[in-house]
Amino acid sequence: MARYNPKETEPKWRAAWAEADVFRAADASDKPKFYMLEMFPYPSGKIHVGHARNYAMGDVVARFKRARGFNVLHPMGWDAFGLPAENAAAERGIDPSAWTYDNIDAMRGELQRLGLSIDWSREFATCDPEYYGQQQALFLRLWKRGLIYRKEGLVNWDPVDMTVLANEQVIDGRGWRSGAPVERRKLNQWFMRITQYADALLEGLKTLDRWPEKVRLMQENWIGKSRGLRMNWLFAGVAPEGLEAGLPVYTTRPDTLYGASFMAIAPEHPLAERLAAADPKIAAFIADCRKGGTSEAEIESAEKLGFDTGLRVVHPFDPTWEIPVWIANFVLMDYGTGAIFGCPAHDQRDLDFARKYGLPVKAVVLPPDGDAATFAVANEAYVGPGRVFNSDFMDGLEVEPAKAAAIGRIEAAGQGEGATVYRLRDWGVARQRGWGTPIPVVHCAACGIVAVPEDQLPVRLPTGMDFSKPGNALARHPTWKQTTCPTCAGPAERETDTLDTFVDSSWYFARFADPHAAQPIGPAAKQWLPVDQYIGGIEHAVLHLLYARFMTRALKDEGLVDVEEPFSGLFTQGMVTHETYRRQSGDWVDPREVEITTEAGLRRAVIAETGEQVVIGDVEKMSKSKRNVVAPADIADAYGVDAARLFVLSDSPPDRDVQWTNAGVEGAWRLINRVWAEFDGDESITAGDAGPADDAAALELRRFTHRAIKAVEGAIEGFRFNSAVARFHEFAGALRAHPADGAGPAVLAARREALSALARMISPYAPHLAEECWQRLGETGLIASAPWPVFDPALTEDDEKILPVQINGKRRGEIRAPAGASEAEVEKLVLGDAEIARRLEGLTIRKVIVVKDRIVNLVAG
RNA sequence: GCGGGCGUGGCGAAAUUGGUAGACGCAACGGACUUAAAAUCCGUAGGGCCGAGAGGCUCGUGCCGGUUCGACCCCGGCCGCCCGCACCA
Repeated sequence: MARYNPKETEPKWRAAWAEADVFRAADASDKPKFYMLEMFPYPSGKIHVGHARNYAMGDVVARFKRARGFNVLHPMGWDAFGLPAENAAAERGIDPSAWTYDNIDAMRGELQRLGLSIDWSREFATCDPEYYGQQQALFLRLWKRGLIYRKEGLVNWDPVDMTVLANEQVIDGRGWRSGAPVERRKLNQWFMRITQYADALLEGLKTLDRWPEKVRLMQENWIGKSRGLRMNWLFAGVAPEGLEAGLPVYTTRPDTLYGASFMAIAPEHPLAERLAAADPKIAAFIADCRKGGTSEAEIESAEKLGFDTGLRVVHPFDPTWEIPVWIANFVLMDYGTGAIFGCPAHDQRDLDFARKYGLPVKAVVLPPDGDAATFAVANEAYVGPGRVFNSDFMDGLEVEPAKAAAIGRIEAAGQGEGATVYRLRDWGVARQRGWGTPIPVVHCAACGIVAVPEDQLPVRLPTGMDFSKPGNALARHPTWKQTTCPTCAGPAERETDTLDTFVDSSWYFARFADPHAAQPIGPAAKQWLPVDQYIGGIEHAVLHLLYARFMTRALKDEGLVDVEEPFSGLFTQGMVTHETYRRQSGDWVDPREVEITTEAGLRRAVIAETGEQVVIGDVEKMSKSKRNVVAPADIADAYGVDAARLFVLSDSPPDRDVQWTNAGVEGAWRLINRVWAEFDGDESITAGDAGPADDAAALELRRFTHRAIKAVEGAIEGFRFNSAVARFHEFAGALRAHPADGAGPAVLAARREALSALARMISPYAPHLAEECWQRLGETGLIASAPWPVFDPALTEDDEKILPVQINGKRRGEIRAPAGASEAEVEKLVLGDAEIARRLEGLTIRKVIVVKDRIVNLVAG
């Protein structure tokens, strides 16, 4: 009996799968479809075990569904545009395209080595001209549809990457890639009208019952729907030019209108800018406001700043009441109307501002236990429920009815209307980068901005871009942008901005369904969409996942897809972490160089070669900078990829982080050998089919087998891969307890049934091992296309149950009872039990609770 | 500040969702095999107390309380950690 040899078996079976082409998804099939997708990787150059875990999960589901009779689509591709390629190009003077495709080749090899059941015939990279050309066609269609527009506006500018960022890409006031504090700049920008779908995207979340609650909540908060009142405040005296109809203001608290104390407009508000042009003091104040950062800490500590413009507006309910208009640094231009009315008594920010500048504070909502005669707000605004007072027609109303009353009054007066406002803003999609999808338009002095005709697509990126200097390499290419206008044939310039890479990933799943179609989304897309199960990281909760939802709706309106939601099931997997090691000098040390020893229960780490002691640091997400990255290739040589796959799926539930340890991989490796030993060591293995369970030992094993099938099935469906792996360990133990040596025909038959089931169940996890086992069973086909084992429900239950017996909730013994025994039968058995009777001496039974087939509790005193 | 999640042995965790808490794995310890080691196999193991022993008693799922015959699970209140959003009117 030899040890299992993955070096030999794994390449052999991968070749067999490729030869039989077993993972090709059939566009025409009688079987129900199942589209399994993991977020496609950025081709950084190397696969690490975090990737391996992500794809192993998807592969378990894909292989399981295939065995359950589904026509499975499980594709793979590359999210291939992006900055790392430009950085590599800058550092090494090579072409970003060459760098990217080299990485793709390397990573494809590593992924294939993992034995993933992927239909490689559908592979593409987003930097393939065939892909981005179709994306350009999509861009033009959405532009024509009015879903893409150009406007000058304030944008987030990353000063390190030297490009614009979408709001979703600004984390904590910093660029999501560079980490540099983001600046506000006024630029002409291309936007996607995601706000047109704000309500649809919000409502759609309710249908996504196979999405994590957390992600739905994050998107809900990001969309940020609020209901309130949009109204115009008329100016006292002469209104500034253009504001004759009044100053538009949005509020969610119209019930507090009688508590109004001041108006405040954002420093970027057009009125503020106009005033600044005429008054240097205002201009200086606005400049001051811009200085403050936007990070959390800076906002927290930022002082409220205001400047009284001298303008006055009139209260809508009292024409004699004039209210000052201030410019205030805490008012945001891009939410609501960029102007607010301040009610200090019931809003903390307004209160802070009012206290600082000595503005009136008038309470208009009385807390339930408050006294109208004495209630006053000091330094804490009252934002709770209560009855409105000091408010004329609203007096005595609760907050909600008061809001309705105020909106009604304003609407009747024609001064405004009830309104819904979203926090979501349009998606700025242009990037000032050379390595991305060129926006397919030209700028013509005579015709303006003109679409490149579809038959001239793709607008290809040039070769020979210069990335040695910061900024947009495409824009400074010597000849690329010079072209002629498609309309007037006069000289024109190409747009040099490229599309945000999140545009690339917002529709790739639809392209996989028909990857070679001559149009962006081919006819087969209708058959495959939506993705039935999507797996990826939580970090995309409001980036990629929101953009893809938006794009799907836009494509549906364009008639290209049938579905409104791209991903009917979503699973967000945890990270793979690893201990970190540092020299005394502080340098990080690669885990491969470290040897761990345990002395007197204390773990020590030394560098294997030199014996130098290193400090064991925190367990952290694998990252290049901390050098704690483990590559699957490192362990594939020693243990094979099946061991790696099994390990990353064992121990921790898949949505939680898992710590990579060598000991853990060895545990998986032991399992593989124990399983293999049961196959390899059984000489009778090909003897015949499962016979009748004609003896007790055989029946025991059969029951174990059928229960295991049921359990593993449930574990995979419920994304509890770790529980399934535990079951494999137990299965190996059960087989060891029923060895083939010296066994009778019934046990041998039961073993044969068990081994067949085990091979098929472990196949999604350790597919190479499973093939080897399958062959050993004498099967001629591939296990990759074998059906899932079917359990017999009768064999998942025992004839006899052991019921714990509690007295007053404490376990005091147990009885054996036939399965399904009635309460009366069980009670009789319990009362007839000598041990229980002894325990009950001197006590009177008050009540007997029998839970069928589970437990008995006697209440006695 | 707002929203959400989590808290179980030395460690990763499990518990069919109210019914024997700690399956399975890792690390540890004891034994077998071996000249020896590795590998492999068998076994032990939540804490405390009692007992020579078989075994028994008792406490135990962050803390306090509640509901229930029965609570890791449901309810209320704390504590701690993690994540997301945030001057959003």
